[in-house]
Amino acid sequence: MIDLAILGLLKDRPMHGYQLSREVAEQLGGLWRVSYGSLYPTLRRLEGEGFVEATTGTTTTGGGRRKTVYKITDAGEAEFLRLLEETPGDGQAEDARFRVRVAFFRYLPPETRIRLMERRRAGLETRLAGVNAAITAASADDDRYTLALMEHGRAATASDITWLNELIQAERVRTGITAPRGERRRAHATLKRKERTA
Amino acid sequence: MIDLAILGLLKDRPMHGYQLSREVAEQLGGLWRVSYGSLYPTLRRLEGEGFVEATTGTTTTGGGRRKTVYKITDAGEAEFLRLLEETPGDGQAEDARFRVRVAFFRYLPPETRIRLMERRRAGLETRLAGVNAAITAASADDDRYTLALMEHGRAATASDITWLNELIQAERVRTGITAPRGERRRAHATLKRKERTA
DNA sequence: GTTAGCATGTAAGGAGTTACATGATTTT
DNA sequence: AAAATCATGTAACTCCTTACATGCTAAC
Repeated sequence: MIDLAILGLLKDRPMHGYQLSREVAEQLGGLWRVSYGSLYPTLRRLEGEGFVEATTGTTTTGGGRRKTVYKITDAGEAEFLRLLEETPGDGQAEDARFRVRVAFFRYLPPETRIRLMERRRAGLETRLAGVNAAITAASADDDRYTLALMEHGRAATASDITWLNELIQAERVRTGITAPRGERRRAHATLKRKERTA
Repeated sequence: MIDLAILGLLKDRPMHGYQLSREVAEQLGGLWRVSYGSLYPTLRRLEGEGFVEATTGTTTTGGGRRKTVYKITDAGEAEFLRLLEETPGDGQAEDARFRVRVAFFRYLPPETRIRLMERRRAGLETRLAGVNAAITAASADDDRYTLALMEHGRAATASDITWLNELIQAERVRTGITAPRGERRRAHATLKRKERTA
């Protein structure tokens, strides 16, 4: 994940480590911050792998503070796209990772964005089914907090799915990529459920 | 986190590893599943630390399948409470960990539950402030997906805070623990915001 | 009789954090 | 001149996953 974030930020413009750490927090809206203990070693590793180039430039003012500015290479650009397009998993690690992906969606063609969002939605729907099964299985005299936890998990997952549906829909409208028949029905059903809840 | 989950489940009744892995998924509504690769080694470690006792009992039917049933010890009960009451951090690791905590809230007195929920809320409010700052800082011509990501992060965090407020409020009503003056004002403001949105 | 589910484990490693250490520069 | 922030780094460690390996038992 950190590789993806670093390469994605360096694709925009060259930066040094400290700058990267703040840009990560900013671009993700403070939802993730890299620790220096992983940032600097990773930059070294990426340099060794040929994905970034280090230019130890000193600032123009006098002695200047030591800054190692990193710049993405062609191989780095390729690696970035590979990591970004990579088919997502469906564990909890993907929760955070998907956010990083979305932050760099601008570098992907609409079709790929849609594919990734649909894959993510599938993972969330599996999770939702699991939560629903657990809720159904739970008896009414189960612990108050256990029930609250499940219900909140259900709501949060459903909300994520709705969010994805809206993004997918918006992307389709913009680009004129129509959904396959099966998908179209599903999108319609989701819309109707939303109308009922509202 | 896995220690907390294992000890919490064994507090209810003795179990073997495979059973534990399914109970974790069930009690958390499929929001987390332990892998065997961490489950079995952890059980061994907890046994070595004296927090659980293994009774390698065979089933009564014939030769029977080999099952190692674990039972929590007194030291384990103490460790469980220590882990559960532990003041939560505010990183992303706490997102998952807090869910596990809530799943075992029934073992805590109301005051401690409230303390933990308020601590968690404080962490989420810090996060919310960060997201809001990022949204304010973002220019309108910023990337569509970056903005969508921030807005979704804001909504999700706000929703989590509302959820906690409701749980805290319900706990206070049940137990008659009144909120301190400052808190009471805040709860009121939150209620008003909810009314506006509804 | 073979597929699915029960049951336990190991080895290797991935992905990060915390705490520490150092020093320059800017702000108050 | 003290405090805050900029800037880079290391060592040790936490915590969990993936992939593999094994064998038993129930159901179809």
